[in-house]
Amino acid sequence: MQRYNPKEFEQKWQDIWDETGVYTADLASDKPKYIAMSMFNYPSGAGIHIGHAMNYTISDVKARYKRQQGYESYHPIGWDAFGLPAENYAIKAGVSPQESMAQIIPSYHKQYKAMGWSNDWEKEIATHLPEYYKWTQWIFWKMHEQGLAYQDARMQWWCEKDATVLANEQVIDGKCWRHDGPDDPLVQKKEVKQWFFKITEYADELLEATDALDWTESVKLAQKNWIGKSQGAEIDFKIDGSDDQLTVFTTRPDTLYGATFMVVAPEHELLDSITTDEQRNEVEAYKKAAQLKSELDRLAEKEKTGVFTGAYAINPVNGQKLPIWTADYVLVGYGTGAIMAVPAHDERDEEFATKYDLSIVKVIEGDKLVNSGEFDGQIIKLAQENIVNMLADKGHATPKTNYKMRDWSVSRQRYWGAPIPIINCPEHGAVRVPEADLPVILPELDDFQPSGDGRSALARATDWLKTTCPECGGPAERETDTLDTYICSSWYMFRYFDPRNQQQIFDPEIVNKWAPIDFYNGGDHATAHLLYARFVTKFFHKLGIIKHTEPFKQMLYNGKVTASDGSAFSKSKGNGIDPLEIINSGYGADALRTYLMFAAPLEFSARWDPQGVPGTHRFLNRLWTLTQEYLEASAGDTTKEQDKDLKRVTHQTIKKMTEDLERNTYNTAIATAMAAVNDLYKLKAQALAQSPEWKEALEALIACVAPFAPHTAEELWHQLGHSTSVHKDSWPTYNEEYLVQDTITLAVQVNGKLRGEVQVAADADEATAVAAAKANQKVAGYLEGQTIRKTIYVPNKLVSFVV
RNA sequence: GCGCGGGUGGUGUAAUUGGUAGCCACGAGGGACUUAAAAUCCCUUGCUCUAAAAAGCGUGCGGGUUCGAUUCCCGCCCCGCGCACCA
Repeated sequence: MQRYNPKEFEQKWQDIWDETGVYTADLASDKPKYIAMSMFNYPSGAGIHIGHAMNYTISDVKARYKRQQGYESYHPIGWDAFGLPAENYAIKAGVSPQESMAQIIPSYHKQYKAMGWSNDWEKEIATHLPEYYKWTQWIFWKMHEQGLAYQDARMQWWCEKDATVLANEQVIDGKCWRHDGPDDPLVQKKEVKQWFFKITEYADELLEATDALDWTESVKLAQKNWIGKSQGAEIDFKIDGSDDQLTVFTTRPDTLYGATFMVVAPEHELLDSITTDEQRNEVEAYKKAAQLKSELDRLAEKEKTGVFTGAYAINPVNGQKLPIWTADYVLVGYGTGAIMAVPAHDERDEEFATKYDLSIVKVIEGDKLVNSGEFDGQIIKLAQENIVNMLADKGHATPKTNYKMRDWSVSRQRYWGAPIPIINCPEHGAVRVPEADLPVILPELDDFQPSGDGRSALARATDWLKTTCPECGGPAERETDTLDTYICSSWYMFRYFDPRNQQQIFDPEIVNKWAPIDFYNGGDHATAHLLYARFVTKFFHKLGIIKHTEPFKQMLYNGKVTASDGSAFSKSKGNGIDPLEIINSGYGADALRTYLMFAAPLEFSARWDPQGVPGTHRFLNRLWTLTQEYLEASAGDTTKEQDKDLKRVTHQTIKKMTEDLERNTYNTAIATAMAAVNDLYKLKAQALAQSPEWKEALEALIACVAPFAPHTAEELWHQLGHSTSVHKDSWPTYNEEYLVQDTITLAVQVNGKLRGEVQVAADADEATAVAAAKANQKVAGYLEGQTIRKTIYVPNKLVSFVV
């Protein structure tokens, strides 16, 4: 008998699948389509880790299941190749990102194949190739054309030594990642001109479409909070002794009479002009301090701070003079960057008022207004409208909807990204590169250090940089910013349907057939990536190149794999698990895949259990042994009684596993397969022959296990005599008639407590069941001398007596 | 602080509509095979009491609804994750 040794056949089948192209999707097929995919991968030198193994196996199982069910199933593959790590590596090691990617990506091919993932390699994409980023640039081009791309200044982290912008993750403990010695300076903040996409124009549309999505609920909620819609009003406060006015946003205009001071953010544009001379030094010092604080410092700060500006604002409802303060608990990026403070009804304002001894006026009691002039006694809700209307009539207020979400900052002062297709002309400003000239090719460099003038290394590629203005033909320079990599990943799912198209971003006809993505999963990016992808899809829809308005039909936000103690795996701890090591140690990819899908529900984080893979390996070994014994058994029939049991086990297993795969409860699907193997072992002990019933039982089980353990299933499938792959059109269907049992067990309760069990014929009626229950010796003991007040009968479940 | 999950054996978990709590697996114990070990196969395994049976207890805690609650309602405790001063 052959022993179960995955090393002997996993690689063999991977090669055969490659050669025969079983996983190549025919996008023109007449079959119903299905596309399952996981969020794509950033290829780093470290190779795949156990988290990748988890993520991609989830979508692979789904794609395989659907392929077996007869769908034209597509499990695409691509690389999110632009990004900071490759650039950092280039700066430190001097290896160009192009070169590292050319080495890293092929090594990923091997690793993905070793995992047994059913990717369609013919349609592979990579975001750093000109054939791809041409269309990333085109999206910017179209956004600009449609008035959805604009430039504005924003504060950025800045390293004085390199004279360059830093990303958040390049700031470590307040210092630049490359200059973190004791003598190195803290990072600064500097205003830098950036490109933005007007995602806020789509805020309502995105918000309203969220509820209907078949997505993990927590992600939908995170998106709604991220968009952060709130209704309120903007109210103008005149500044005492000046023509200026201070506009604030509030969701509680009903508390206007309780406003006792105003607060503006340290970055507020009016701060300098309203500050009085006496207060100027203090305000300047506070502004500087706020600017220097790292985000960590601000977070760590428990106590609120602030300084008085010396200025006063006039409350438009009652003419009261309110002192204007500046404090960093008011954020410049939200609302108008200024608030009216109502300490009686806002915790933060109260804390501030108490600390600085500012007055507190209560204006709400119960649900009614007090101390509010003509509005006294009004219900809160009504008063909100009335106060805004009254002020609006005088031109002091505007009803306003506010969003937490801000426009998408899409430019990066980086080399390793898609160049922004803009030419800066001294005459005509920022001019789009003519559409026909796309892509703007990223020039190859030797030195990837930032240029030293705040621009990326691209500023040194002088041949590339110097060009002519498309408008006037005069000398001009290319934009040296590159595009945020979130743009690359906001549209890649559609490129999968037409990856080699040179004429357009994709053929709308193919995309309209294949979109949306039927199944998408990942354990990250609950907001940014998923929201950007939705935004870009809606943009494409407006452009008329796609009929859908949402990219992902179903989205599963899966849990992570953690160390045995529940902590995250980390490089510094060196406690990572290498999937390839486990495969090569002899357990094979199938046991690893099956364990990952079995350990916990997909939405939960799964703790790594060193005994887990040996456990699933044992299960696959049992299935293997069973098949070998069947192959060695003699032809013939088994008893009618056994055939019935075989049929029942087989069809129950098919039913349960089909349902579980459909609703993404993979762990219980695998438990069902394990139970089936156990049942078949018991039946085997009675008799094993090459009967049609045994053949059906094994084939069905092997087909149902195939999504999880594709190599083992394929090997056994062929051993059973098939010449075509188990991975296409092999999913068995179940027949209800085999599920019924002759006798069933009913629970018998007395006063809600279980007192016995009785066997009755499956088709027994209520009277028979109740009689059988009463006849049970133990139950009779409890019923003796009692009056049965009520009898409850639940078919197939129980009989319950109330005495 | 706010929001979202979750709390079930020694452990990961299951229980799909309010109906026999603990499927499946890990671990543990026992047995078979073996010179031996590994592997494999079989059995036991929520707790208490017990030789066993029987009985009692048991899904974070306290109440409630119900013939019957892991499931529904009210109040509380704890853990994890996300966002973090959002006016």
